[in-house]
Amino acid sequence: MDPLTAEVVDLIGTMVQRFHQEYDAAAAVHHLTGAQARVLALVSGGPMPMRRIAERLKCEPSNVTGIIDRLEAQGLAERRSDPADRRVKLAVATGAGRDTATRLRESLDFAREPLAALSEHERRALRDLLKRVIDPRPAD
Amino acid sequence: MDPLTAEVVDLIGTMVQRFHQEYDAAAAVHHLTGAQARVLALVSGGPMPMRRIAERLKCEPSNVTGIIDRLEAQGLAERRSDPADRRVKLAVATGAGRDTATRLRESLDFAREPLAALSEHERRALRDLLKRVIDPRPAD
DNA sequence: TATTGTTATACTCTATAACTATA
DNA sequence: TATAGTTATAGAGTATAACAATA
Repeated sequence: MDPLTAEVVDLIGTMVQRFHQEYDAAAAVHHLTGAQARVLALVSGGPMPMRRIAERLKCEPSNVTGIIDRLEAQGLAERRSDPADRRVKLAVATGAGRDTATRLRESLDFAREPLAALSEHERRALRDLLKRVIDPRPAD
Repeated sequence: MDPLTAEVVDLIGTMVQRFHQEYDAAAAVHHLTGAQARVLALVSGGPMPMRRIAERLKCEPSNVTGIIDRLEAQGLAERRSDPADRRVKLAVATGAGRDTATRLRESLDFAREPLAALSEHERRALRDLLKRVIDPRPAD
């Protein structure tokens, strides 16, 4: 691996660490773990089957049961039955859950401060480069 | 938050997730967890006090005990006493541990494939932008 | 007294496997 | 028979508090 690529990988590693720290800290303010905050954000958009949540988290469905349990215990989410298929349970944020999710999103300093150091032109350049790193062939 | 910044934050989130998946998968090939792989990389550079490892991981020192225990059980790391201060224990990778760390570093597909899609000029641009995001004031 | 590392404990996340209720 | 969600279990990471050895 050439030194330049190694340097970029190192920077990405640092950013990953920073991102997690800030995310977990922001979640902790609301008495949530990182995983709980992530799921709360997911179900704030609308009802979502447990199975789909597991897919988005890339974890086993059995784990989602406990995470929703804990969100439900805090009154931030609830389960509903899917009328179309009674095997399915839909998890959805309550009003309080949506409020928490909104405040959590706004409190992500990571988003505000470091990116504020870049001009709009630079942010656009960063966006385009990240897009290509994440998805090497957008239209190939 | 303006839409452009939100988009960049979203992309960073995606990259963070991708990075973790690839890192954990690469570690699993060597029967290591992500945390174990990270510590192995740290102690591959030379002996390091348990305390310092905890600082680098930003976790409590008590957690490092178990992680080093598990690396030691696999013969990848060992503890030494610090002659200068007998309270201190230095963790260091064994020969096998250094080999594993090297192969692990080389197997990080995340580094190779996505970044290969960028030209050297673009990688340099990405490096400079990430540097400024990570450390908003390098010389201010 | 203060510091280093460890132990003990509790909680959360994770995967696996077995179970239930529905389809 | 297959699928959705749950329960049970075990391993790992994490924080907290109490502890032994050393400074």
